[in-house]
Amino acid sequence: MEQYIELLKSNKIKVTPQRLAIVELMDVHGHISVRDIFAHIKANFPSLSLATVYKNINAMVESSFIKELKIVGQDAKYELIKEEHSHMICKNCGKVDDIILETNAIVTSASEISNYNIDESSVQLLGLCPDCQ
Amino acid sequence: MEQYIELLKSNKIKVTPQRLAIVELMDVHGHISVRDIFAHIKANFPSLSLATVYKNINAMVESSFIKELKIVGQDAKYELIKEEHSHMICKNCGKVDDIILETNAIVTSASEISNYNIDESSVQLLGLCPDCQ
DNA sequence: CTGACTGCAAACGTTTTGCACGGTA
DNA sequence: TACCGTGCAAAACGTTTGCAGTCAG
Repeated sequence: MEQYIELLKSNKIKVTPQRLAIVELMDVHGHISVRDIFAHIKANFPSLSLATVYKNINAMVESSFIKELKIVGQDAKYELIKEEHSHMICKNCGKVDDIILETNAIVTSASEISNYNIDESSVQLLGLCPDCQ
Repeated sequence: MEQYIELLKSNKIKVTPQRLAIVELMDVHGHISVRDIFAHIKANFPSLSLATVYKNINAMVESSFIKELKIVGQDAKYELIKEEHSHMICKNCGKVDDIILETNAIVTSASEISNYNIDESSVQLLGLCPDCQ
């Protein structure tokens, strides 16, 4: 709890119960959609408005401490920004898992081949998770 | 033209002027949004309906000969499926370019580390294109 | 105390749907 | 000719906005 308060404060965002609930849920779930954030929090906090969730998520993305994850065939999900990592996505159940991979080689290679100045990469690996195989 | 007719026929999709215009535009542009498809074709084909564009794109995705490309901060784009490739995206102007990269190493590595059965990867490299540097 | 945040309702833009007509095979 | 595709209008979504009341700092 204290950690979430600090996270918000260090990003100069006012601390409110709604915001704490959002970052806590994101931290626990790893990746979560707006729909799921709303459903989960609303259960224990009935006055919550969807508009508030949207406003806060947009503000947090703006402040660059959460980021949006777009996945083909799924709603956008949001996650707290921590160490850089890639995502594995199950084509059957939709589960998303983090994995830390060495992606420098790809970025370097792309920089050499093209004239782009690349400073960020997004790697998604699609397949079947252990449970769905 | 003949090639586009073949493409549709080989996917058991009836050939219509609207569909030919869509696949031709996609082939020429590489990656294009629904909005842009509609705008471009409508110019020479005023009776075209947006609903038709949506219905056809969905059918083509369903038939797996085009695919949806989701990019953070942009509308979804669609492209014909050809050889596997990665995408470089300009953070300034939004341009998307294809690049062929060796991604087997990453897939292999992820397969070894995790218990996922991975058969597809999506790599997006973000930065500045030559014109925007 | 003051400005920012919340919840509500309305507005908006995008995508989907149902239906009558028209075109492909 | 029979069926599928098209265009239109309406409906269904997801997301954003404006506003009045409330709360955090």
